Order: sequence, then C-alpha cells, then structure tokens
Amino acid sequence: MFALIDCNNFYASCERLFQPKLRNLPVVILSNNDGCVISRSNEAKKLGIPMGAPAFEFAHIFEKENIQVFSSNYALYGDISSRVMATLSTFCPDMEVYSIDEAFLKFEGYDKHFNLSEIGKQIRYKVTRDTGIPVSVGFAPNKSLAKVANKIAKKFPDKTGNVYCINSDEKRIKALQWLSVGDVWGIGAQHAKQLKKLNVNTAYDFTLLEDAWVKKNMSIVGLRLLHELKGNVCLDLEMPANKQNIATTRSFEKNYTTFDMIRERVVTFAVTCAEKLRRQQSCANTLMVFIHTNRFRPDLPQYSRNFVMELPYPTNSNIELCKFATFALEKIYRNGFAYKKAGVIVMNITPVMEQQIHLFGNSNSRHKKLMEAVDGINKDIGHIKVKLAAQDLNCTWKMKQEKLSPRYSTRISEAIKVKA
DNA sequence: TCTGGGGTCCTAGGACCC
DNA sequence: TCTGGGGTCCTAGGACCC
Repeated sequence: MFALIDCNNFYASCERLFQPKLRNLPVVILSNNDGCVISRSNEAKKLGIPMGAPAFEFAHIFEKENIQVFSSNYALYGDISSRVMATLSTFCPDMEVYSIDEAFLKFEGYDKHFNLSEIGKQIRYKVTRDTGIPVSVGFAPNKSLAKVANKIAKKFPDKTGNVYCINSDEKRIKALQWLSVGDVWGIGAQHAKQLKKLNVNTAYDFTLLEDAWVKKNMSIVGLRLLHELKGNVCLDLEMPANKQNIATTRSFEKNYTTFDMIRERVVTFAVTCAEKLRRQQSCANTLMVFIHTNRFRPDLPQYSRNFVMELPYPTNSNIELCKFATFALEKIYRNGFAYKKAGVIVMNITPVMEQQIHLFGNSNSRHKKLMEAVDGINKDIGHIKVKLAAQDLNCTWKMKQEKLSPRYSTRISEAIKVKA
C-alpha cells in the first residue's frame, strides 16, 4: 500500500503557525512580486478567491472580507517543509518527497499486520505535534489511487478525520465515481476537455475506455494512469535525482527599459543558476537567456526572444556563466521596448566528475577554488555578500514583497520573542 | 499600475546513417 | 506505372505536475 501525505493549505498553514490569531481568518499567500494568489486557507476558498487570482483585481475583496494577505516566504515554507518530511520519514523507510508539501510513503507488507487507518491517524497526530501543520493522508494500492484517497480525506474531514484508505474494489469504484475526470492526477485541462466531449465525466468513466484509445490520445503516460486507476501498480517511488534543467527567471517590479538594467538582472540570474549547479555538483553545457515585454499590455509594443548557446566547455563558474549570459543577452536585446521579464536557463547538465575535457579551451580551473571560497563566505555571513561587479551591489532584493512575514524559524533575529 | 516560478516526460517528424 | 529496408539521434512542442 502507498500513502500520500499532503499538507492542508500548506503556505497558509505555515503563516498561521506563528500567528495563531489567523486561525479562523481567511488567509491568502501571493506569488513573487505579490502578483497572484498561490495558496488559500479554507475560509478564503469559501469566499470564492480562485487559485491564481491577480492580487490587484481582488484587492477590494481582500479588504472587504478582512482577508489576511501575505507575500511568499520561502525561507519559512522550505524550513517547515523539511521538518514535516523529517517527521514523516520516521514512519517508513520508503519515502518519496514529491513536492514542498507532499510525500509518498510505501508500506510494503504492513497491511497484513497493521491497521493502516490507525497509522494514518498517528501520522496526523505526530506531524501536528512536531510541526503544527495539519495534513491529510490517503492510502491505496498505488500512487494514483493514493492521490484519490487523499482528495477524499481532505474533502470530507468530518467523516474521515482527514485519513482515508481505499482498500477494496467497492471503495475504489465509489471513489472514482465521485471524482471528476479533470481532478485526476495526470489529467490536465486539455485532456479533461477532450474527455468531457466524449461524455467521460468521472474518473470511473475514464477507466471504461479502451487501452488503445488512451494510448493513442494520451500517450503511455495516460495508459499507465488508466491501469493504476483500475488497481494495478505501474508507478513506483522515485529517487531524488539531479536536475536536468535549472532556471532562474523573474518578472520585474516595474518595466525595464535599458540594456544595463536588464543586464544586471540577467547576470544575477546566471549567478543563481551557477550556485544551483554547484550545489548539485554539476556543470551546464548549454545556456539560454530570454527576455520579454508585458504580455498583459497588448497596447504596448510586444517583443519576445530567446537565445540558446552551446557553451564551449562545461562550467558552473559565476564568472563564465555571466560572460556567456551577457553575450546571449546582447544577441537578443533591442532598444525601445519596456521589458517585464527575463530569465536564464541552464541545460544539458552533466556531473562535475564526468565532464568531457577538451584539448584546448576548458573552463578556467582556478575558478573552482574561487567559487568554493565565494560559496563559503556567502554561507557563513549571509546570502550573496560576495558578488560580481556586474551585479547591483546595493540591491539584495528587488521583488515586491510588501506583506512578507518574518523568517521565524531560520533567522535568530526574526524569531518570536516571548515576554517573561 | 498591477497578472509567479520551476520543473518533468513523451511524441512526431526531420535529418542522418548503412 | 513502377523507385528498399532498417535503424538512430535530435528537437520543438505539447502535455502534465507542484
């Protein structure tokens, strides 16, 4: 049996941890730049705030309904996530951290000796006790059905106590008849539309389709899903792997209109990519830079370009990646546009130890020691103290984050103070 | 005025090989 | 009128996830 444990309204729950007065109030969390809603408490969902709602459009509703609004605080969410995962890992040696707020556990052979629903209750109890985060737990014979079980656990807290187990064919069929086809894990908006045209409305309807049709229209991925919903096991836990692509992209807080302004951002993005590469001990062989104007302003001239370059040698050096990123930006930058977003993506990633060495023109070997020193200093005395001159030395954070909560759990200076 | 960021996998079709 | 057979590799684009 597989379990899927999913934190309830994770970001909103994190904000509530240190501000108990928020517990019964509607809470929403905004994306970078305070752009749109990316997490909602149940109360906010009930008030009709949709996922992805642009903050400026809903500002009056936030005010009218006394909705508590927060900027994204990833230092906080990341730290709380790792605490939740640490607690989960005590229940079972086979675990896959699926996202910041979800994990699969594989309970092989447990169901003969243990009552899984009891284990589910214990998971909920311990995670709440250790971290304060409420979770929902779904059990089923495979990952896709565990996702379904989790949805039921979350949707019917009064009946299930946020723990649900699909352990019979009757329960499986009942669950699938309840679940809308578009809410199935792996069926997105496109396929949902296509399926509904064929009068396939529930997950159960989907299981009645022919293998051949599903394979043809939804590829092998859809076919695996079909078999899992029927109760077979096709997907196993996945082991953490190094990233194949690494991206650092941002929207700007305002329009950028000069080459130098954008170059400073692109260089900083390249440095961040280099840091991420070094963290997983790999190098990039390909680099892409893109820029574009504000797509929501059709009244302004639009421009969007990217430039992909094969690097002459694999590298994870700040200095070298900056040089290449600047070169790429020069290729695509045009005067006369108001740019709103840019990004650097590194691809074709290979492990440091498995590099193709060239006879001439390799990455500067002295950068390795230099980067180690830079990473060490930045780790010891705070992020990004040592920068390249091409980066903005005065600015550490250019994102709009007007409602940012303290980093309660990762900065001693921002920890909660208790009066004696 | 304002609208996020970061990933993965699969397939068809083109280019190429002998 | 008719024009072989069997492969691999790469890429863009589309689908999906959180």
